[in-house]
Amino acid sequence: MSTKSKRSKELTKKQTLVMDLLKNNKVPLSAYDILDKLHDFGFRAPLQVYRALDKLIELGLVHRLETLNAFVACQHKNCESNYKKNTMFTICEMCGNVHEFVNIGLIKLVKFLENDGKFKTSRTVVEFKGVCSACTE
Amino acid sequence: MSTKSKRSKELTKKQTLVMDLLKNNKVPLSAYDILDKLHDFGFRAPLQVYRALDKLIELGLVHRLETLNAFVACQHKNCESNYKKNTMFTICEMCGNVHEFVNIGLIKLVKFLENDGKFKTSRTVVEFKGVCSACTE
DNA sequence: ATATGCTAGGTTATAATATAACATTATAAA
DNA sequence: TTTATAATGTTATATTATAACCTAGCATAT
Repeated sequence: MSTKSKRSKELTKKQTLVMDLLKNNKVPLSAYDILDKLHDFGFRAPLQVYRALDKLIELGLVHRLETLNAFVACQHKNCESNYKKNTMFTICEMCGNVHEFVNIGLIKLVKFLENDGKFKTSRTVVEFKGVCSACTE
Repeated sequence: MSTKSKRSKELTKKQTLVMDLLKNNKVPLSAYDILDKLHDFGFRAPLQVYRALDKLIELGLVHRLETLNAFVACQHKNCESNYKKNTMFTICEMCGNVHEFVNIGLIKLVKFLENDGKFKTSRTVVEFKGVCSACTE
């Protein structure tokens, strides 16, 4: 594999900056949080952030949390495989922590709906809002 | 029951206007869609819409679709009972139609997480994006 | 080499969604 | 009637996201 074709599969500088920032944050960041934090690294406009995020999401490296309008690094390996689009999240409303997991029941439900001719799912959004065990104690 | 105490359980004029509009629309409406359509009925600012929506959502009569930033009338009776906060939606990305349903697996998963001490869920958000049967044919 | 197409990046402006803050009015209950 | 609560009105502003247009870098077919 040539240097050039290899490079095409690597993240760009901007994408890497966003990815690293998200990996180092336990709690989700909004696009504008990211813009602020990376201002000194060349991010000057929202679009620069959104473009990097779009790519990272497409690659399954980052997930968007719809109830927060915010973004987190993927927390497990599965997201690069089949279940990339069927992960679930618990979101603690006290500490902000997010936990990502996969549940076979969700996959089965998606398959059932499709086999039954009811609905062909391309993406699932599953977010549980509440309080995590650490904050309950 | 007096007229007054009865009234306290009824919707106000503004709430009724929003509720009726949503009931007459198969597809979800954004807050600003609602503002436009109800302008001639006294809605002049976004807050007037959001306040009516907040109340209707609290009553379980309307649901917010997080992936669309839009709102739909509840499609079944269950939402006034226990499962009010555990409904699921399929959202057709071709025709915009939304179908609301309840799935026992979701309820069980929420209970499992809570009994296991992992997470105490107060609200679930479950949205399946894809293509409905009518649009597949 | 150069022409072509594709992906990424830069910049400005603006669209779309949602809430803050504060004043006023209506209603329910004591 | 007074008091508390819920609803309403209004202006301004915060937050989130995309449009439109332009430039640069790189891959590869000719």
